[in-house]
Amino acid sequence: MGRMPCCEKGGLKKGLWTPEEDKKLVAYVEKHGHGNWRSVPDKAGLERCGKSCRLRWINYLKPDIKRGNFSMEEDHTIIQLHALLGNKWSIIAAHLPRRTDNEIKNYWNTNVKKRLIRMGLDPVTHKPIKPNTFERYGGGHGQFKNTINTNHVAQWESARMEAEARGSVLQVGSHSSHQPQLVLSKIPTQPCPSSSDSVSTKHNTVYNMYALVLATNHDPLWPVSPLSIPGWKVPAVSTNVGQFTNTGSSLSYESDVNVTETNSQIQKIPENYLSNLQDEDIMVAVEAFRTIRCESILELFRGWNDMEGLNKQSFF
DNA sequence: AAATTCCACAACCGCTTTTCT
DNA sequence: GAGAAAAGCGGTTGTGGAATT
Repeated sequence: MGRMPCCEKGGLKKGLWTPEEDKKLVAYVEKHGHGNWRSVPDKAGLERCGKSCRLRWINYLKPDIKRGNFSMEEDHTIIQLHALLGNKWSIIAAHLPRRTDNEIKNYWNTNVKKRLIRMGLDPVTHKPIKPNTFERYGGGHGQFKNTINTNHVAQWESARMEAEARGSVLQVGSHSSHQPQLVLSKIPTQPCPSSSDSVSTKHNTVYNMYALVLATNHDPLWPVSPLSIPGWKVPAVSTNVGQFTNTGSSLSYESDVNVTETNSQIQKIPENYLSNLQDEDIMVAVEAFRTIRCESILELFRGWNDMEGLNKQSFF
């Protein structure tokens, strides 16, 4: 693969940009638009490499960039998305209009990360800092040792481990009890013992995915449309941590903190929905989780809904 | 007042991914 | 389809101002 060498010509200027350089770059981009950054320095009269010009434009000069202090809402969004996605700054930035990934990354490294550490939380996993944390996951291997060994379970488990390692209940600032929280750590992990292997596998995969979506659906800053999940109803008011339960015949999620009457109902995942899922449907969704390339859970389910071969009749 | 440390943020670097030819 | 160029991404470093000693 070819690579764009940075500043391949010698003698190019580095370091902070001067107002004059900014003027030149802005004038050039306003006149010619951006793209083909390699040729920009020559055409704009700048002694910088194209890459440097591009970064300066994207991170600083672009007119719609929002600069300055992060609001509480933005702060919460960053923490929640980071708990779910890790250092996927560009994806996180996509959820914060007019903020750049670089700015969010800097904000994280200089502000949020330290705050989490002060709170006794691991900034990577968002869990309380303690030794041998990984051991509770069986070192990443043993959990399904004696259970079904199908590809999608393995893939899901890999994804779940990654997500679970990052997910936890977050409490931020003085308003923590009123803020949305992630509940990934509460996603059950054990296969359903009462079912046959194949059904159990499928159920647990979907179970976990539903749990993940439910968790994000309780976040007002992450407005996943209920319509993106067939047959699913989401409470109108945001809540906090809930409990997932498996009654044997259905999977449920119940919120119990700061919940109003209208949204305290137990939500049922339709049993026929689970049993009609095709393996390949699950595989595609699980792969999306595994790679964490989907822009958000919403994107994942959009793709899921669009897939051919999914028996959508069973949703209703 | 000078020196040192801390902090925030801009920018760079190296790598991967995507697009173009 | 292959290779090159461009764009994108995330980790890291450099810089300058503020705070502290």
